[in-house]
Amino acid sequence: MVRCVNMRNQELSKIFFQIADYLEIDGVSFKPYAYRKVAMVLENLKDDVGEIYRNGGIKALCEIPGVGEGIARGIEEYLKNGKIKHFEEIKKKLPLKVDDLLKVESLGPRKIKILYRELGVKNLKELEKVVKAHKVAPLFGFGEKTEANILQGLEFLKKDKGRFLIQEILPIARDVVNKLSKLKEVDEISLAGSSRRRKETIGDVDILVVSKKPSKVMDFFVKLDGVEKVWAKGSTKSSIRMREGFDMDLRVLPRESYGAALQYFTGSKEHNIATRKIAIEKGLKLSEYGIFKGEKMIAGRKEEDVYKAIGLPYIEPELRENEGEIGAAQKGQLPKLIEKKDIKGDLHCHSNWDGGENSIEEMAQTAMNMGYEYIGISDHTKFLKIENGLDEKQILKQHDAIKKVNEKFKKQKIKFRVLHGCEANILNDGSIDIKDEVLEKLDYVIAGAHSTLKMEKKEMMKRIEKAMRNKNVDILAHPTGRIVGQRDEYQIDFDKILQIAKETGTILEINSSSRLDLRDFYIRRAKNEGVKMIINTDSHRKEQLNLMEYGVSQARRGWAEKKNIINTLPVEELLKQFK
DNA sequence: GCCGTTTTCGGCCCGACTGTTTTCAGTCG
Repeated sequence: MVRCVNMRNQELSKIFFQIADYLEIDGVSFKPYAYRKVAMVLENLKDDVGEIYRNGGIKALCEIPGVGEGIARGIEEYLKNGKIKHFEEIKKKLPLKVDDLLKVESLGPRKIKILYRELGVKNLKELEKVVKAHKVAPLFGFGEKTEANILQGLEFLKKDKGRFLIQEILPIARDVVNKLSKLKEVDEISLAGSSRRRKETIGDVDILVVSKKPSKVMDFFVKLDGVEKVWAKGSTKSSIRMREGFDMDLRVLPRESYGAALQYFTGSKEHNIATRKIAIEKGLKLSEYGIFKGEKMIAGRKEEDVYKAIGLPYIEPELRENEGEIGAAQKGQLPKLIEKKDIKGDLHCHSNWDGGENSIEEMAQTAMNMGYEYIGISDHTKFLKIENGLDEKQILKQHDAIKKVNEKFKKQKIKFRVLHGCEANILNDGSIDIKDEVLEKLDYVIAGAHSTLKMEKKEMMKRIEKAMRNKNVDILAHPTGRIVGQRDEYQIDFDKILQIAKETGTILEINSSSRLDLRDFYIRRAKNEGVKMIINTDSHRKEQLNLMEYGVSQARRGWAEKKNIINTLPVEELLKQFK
C-alpha cells in the first residue's frame, strides 16, 4: 500500500520490485527476496531517502531495514543520476515487460523465461500472438492445457478491473458464506484474507470451512450461482472466478487446525512472516495446520491459542499488517479498537432537500432503527448547484422543519434527536459559501472542498487552513479528497492539517463511502497527535447509513479507539465538541 | 543481497493444486 506521498521512495520501491522480478526470471535465487523486502520497506518509509542520504550518506541508508551496502549504493546512484546501472543492465539483458507478463495467471518467472528464450516473447501482444498460433503447447514444460490457460489469463487480464472496493465485495462474499453455512456438511465457516482484515480494496476473497465431508462442500462451491471459471478443485482447496471478475478461494480444514488456518489465511503476508519468525525463535513451527513442537501439535484449534503459543495476546484482524502490532502486543499495548456498537449517530447525511432520496424523517427513522441516538442532516450548500445546494434562506427554512421533527418525536416520547448541520463548500480563497450569521444558527458545520481540487500545495493549504480557522467550521469533510481507485488526494501537508486541527479543535472526518478518507495511516497519525475524528457515511439515501461499518473498519485499521471518535458520545457531550 | 541471543556463512515462510516431466517443477496465496 502506498503510505506516503513521497515520490522518490515510491519510485525506488518500484525499481526494486522490478529488479526482483527480473532476477527471478533470470533464475537468480534469494536476491529477489531481498529486493522485494527493501521495496516494501521503502514503500512504507515515512522519511525521504534523499533526505536520509543527505544527512548521513551511505551509512545512514544502511540503517534502513533491509538496506545493506549493495542496495545503499544503488540508492545513491539513483539519487545522483536518476538511474541504477545494475537495473539498466538487467533490462538490457532481458528486454521484457515483466510486470505485464507476470500479471497473466498461470504464468510465472520460469515460464516467462522459456517463452522469451524459445519464442522471443517480450510483451503481452507477442504472447497473445504465439499462443494463438499454438506455438506454446509443444514447448518443454508446457502443454495443451497450459496454452489454453495462458490464453484465458490474457482474456481475463483484458477485462480485469484490478482490485475491488470493500463496499462492493463484502456483501457478495457474505452471501456466499451464508449459502455455504447452510450446508449440513459445514461445521464452521469464516471469511479470511484481506476481506477479514477489512482492507479498503480486495483482490480476492478467502473462505475457510471446517468439514468432515469436504467433497460435498467443494461440489457446492464450484457450482455456485455466479461462478465463471473453476481454477482449481481439490479435496482441501478450490478456487473460482466470479462473474464480477474477482476470485474466491475455499479451504476446508479439520477442526483442530481451524484457528491456525484462520490465523494463516487472514494474513497479512507480512504479519504471518513475522509471527512465524517468532515461532521459529521459540523452537516452534507455525503452519496453517497448527503450532508444532517437533512432531507434536501444541495449538491450532482456536486463533487465540495460536497467538498464545507464541506469547502474544489475540490481535484483531484489522491490525495484522506488521505495522507495529506485534511489538505492541508483546508490550501489552494493543489498542482497544472502536466497535460498530460504539457509534451513537451519523452526522454527514443528506436529505431530499438537496436532491437526496429520502426525507429528513425517513433518514431519522432509519437511524433510529439502527439503534442510534441522533442523526445530523447536512445537506450541500449553494455553491454546489449540481447537487441542489441550499442557500441561506433554504437553510433557515430547513432549520424550522427539523425543529418540527424534533418536537414531533418529543410528543411521541421518542428519545431521538435530529441535529442540523450542513456540508458547506470551501471556496478557492478558503472562505465558506454560507454567511456566518446562518452558520451560527446550526448545531454544527461540516466544510469540504468540492471544486478546484488540483491546486498547488501551498495554495491548497492556505485555503484549507483558512476554512479550519473559521469559527463556525467544526468538521473537515473528507480531508484529503481521495476517492478509492478513482482520485488521488489533493496536494496537502497532512502534518500541518493535524497541527491546525489541534490548535482550532476542528474534527477530521472519516468518510465511509468509496472515499474512505481519512486513510488508515492518517487516522493513526491523527490519533497519535490527539486530534479528534468523526465517522460519517455521507449518505444520500437511507440504505447508505449502513456504510457506517466500513468507516468503523477504516478507523480500526487506523488503530482508533472509542475515545478518538466523537460520534461515540451521547448527544449533549457531542455538541460540546463543536466550536 | 541481507542478516545474526543458535550463525560473519548459510539460510531466506510453508504448503496445495495443476499439468506434465513418469517423480516433480511451477505457480499461487
